[in-house]
Amino acid sequence: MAIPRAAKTQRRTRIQEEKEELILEAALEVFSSNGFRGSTIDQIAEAAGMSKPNLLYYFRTKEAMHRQLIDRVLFTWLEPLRVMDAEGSPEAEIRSYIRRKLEMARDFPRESRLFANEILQGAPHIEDELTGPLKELVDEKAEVIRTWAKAGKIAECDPYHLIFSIWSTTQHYADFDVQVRAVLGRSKADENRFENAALFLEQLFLDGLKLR
Amino acid sequence: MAIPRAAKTQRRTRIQEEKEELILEAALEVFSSNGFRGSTIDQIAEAAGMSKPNLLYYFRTKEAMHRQLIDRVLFTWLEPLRVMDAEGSPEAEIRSYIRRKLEMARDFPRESRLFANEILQGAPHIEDELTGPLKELVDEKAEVIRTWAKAGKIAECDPYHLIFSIWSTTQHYADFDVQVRAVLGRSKADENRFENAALFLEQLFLDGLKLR
DNA sequence: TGTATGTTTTACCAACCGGTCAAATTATCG
DNA sequence: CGATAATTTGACCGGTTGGTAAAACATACA
Repeated sequence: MAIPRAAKTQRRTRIQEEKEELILEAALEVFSSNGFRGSTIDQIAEAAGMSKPNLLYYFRTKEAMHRQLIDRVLFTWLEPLRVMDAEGSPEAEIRSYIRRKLEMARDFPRESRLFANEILQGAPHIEDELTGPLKELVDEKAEVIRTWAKAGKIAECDPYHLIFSIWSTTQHYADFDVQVRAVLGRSKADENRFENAALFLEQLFLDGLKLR
Repeated sequence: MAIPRAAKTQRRTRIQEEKEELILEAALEVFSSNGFRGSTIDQIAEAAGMSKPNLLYYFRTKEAMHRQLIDRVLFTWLEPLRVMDAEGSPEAEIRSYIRRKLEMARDFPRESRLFANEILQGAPHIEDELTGPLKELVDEKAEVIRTWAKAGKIAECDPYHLIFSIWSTTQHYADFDVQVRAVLGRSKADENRFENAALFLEQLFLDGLKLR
């Protein structure tokens, strides 16, 4: 007898692992470019090359897929902030934080847009994660930044708004990609937009924080 | 005999003008918090206090409402950039540009989110506006900034990325409001987030551009 | 007041969408 | 091989959604 859902089996099959990955990849593609409500299970199923009921054999509901994607993204998305080291030099730490975030915007734009979509609509599925783990991590790193400022290693500034501004400027290149490219047009400026952004942002933040 | 659609009449009635405004207000509310596909005509009709067929008497389709809203927002959204004055002092111009954009994020968050939603999903309805009027305006102002830099009034920097960074940092407080508030928690820092953001961003950009 | 025009409502429809069911097919393993 | 469990599919269902038809109702004005 077939067990109702793959999730109920004790050990996941090789097929299960492969298909779930396939589905999540397809779901990321679809969700990130159409939003949650704008995406249909049929679209995801087609992108994953399988029938709708087959997809629903692996994920009970549309929400389940979305949920798993969001959880995953939220975790990896915070990695650059997590590795910011209180013991390191402020200049190097902030510079590499910006660089890492910008690389993520370049290499994982779908993940960024998925997250942006969720927040834009009021984060209906992840309020707890925001006020819980996210807030805790930011509080911790804000304290690090504040310590740097107190020690005179960096200009006095509101650490929370500093973090917000790094988030927003870097993610802009993923979330608002269409706009950025429309404005830059077909040009070298467009092709090199990530390098140019890196140079500009480095200058902006390092000078803005009187780090050099 | 009733004319099929209000739009076909030669002069718009007083009632038409009032109702269309009422509908657009309701549509803004609904679209900005649910996205285009996430919003239903019924929701908008209810928010506007009328029946669905009645609403459809004023706007033929859901797209028509959305379209008109987007056009409107796109225009007013660029006003702060439009008034940036090549003859003014760079410090005052940039400072007031930031302030104006931040005020718009505070006072018109729904408009900001409507626009963000549209861009996030690839701007399917407004690609022409982006590569046309928007690009032209940005090109013009980028030239102004470049002139300031050449004259040594402001640090050398890529003017396009400067504009992007002002857009992203300010709009962040509207588009990512939920996240900002979750991180700041229930506190004075949350209540005063716009003043604090203004102070921080002013410092960041003025020092980052060696303007003081 | 009567008539033409403008506005609103009730009832409705076809397409879509998330999800189920039962049966068919395939993989796994003793 | 044979049996059992895992996977896949086609048919289907009930609720939602964008939009229509037609008639009732309101308004303006000669």
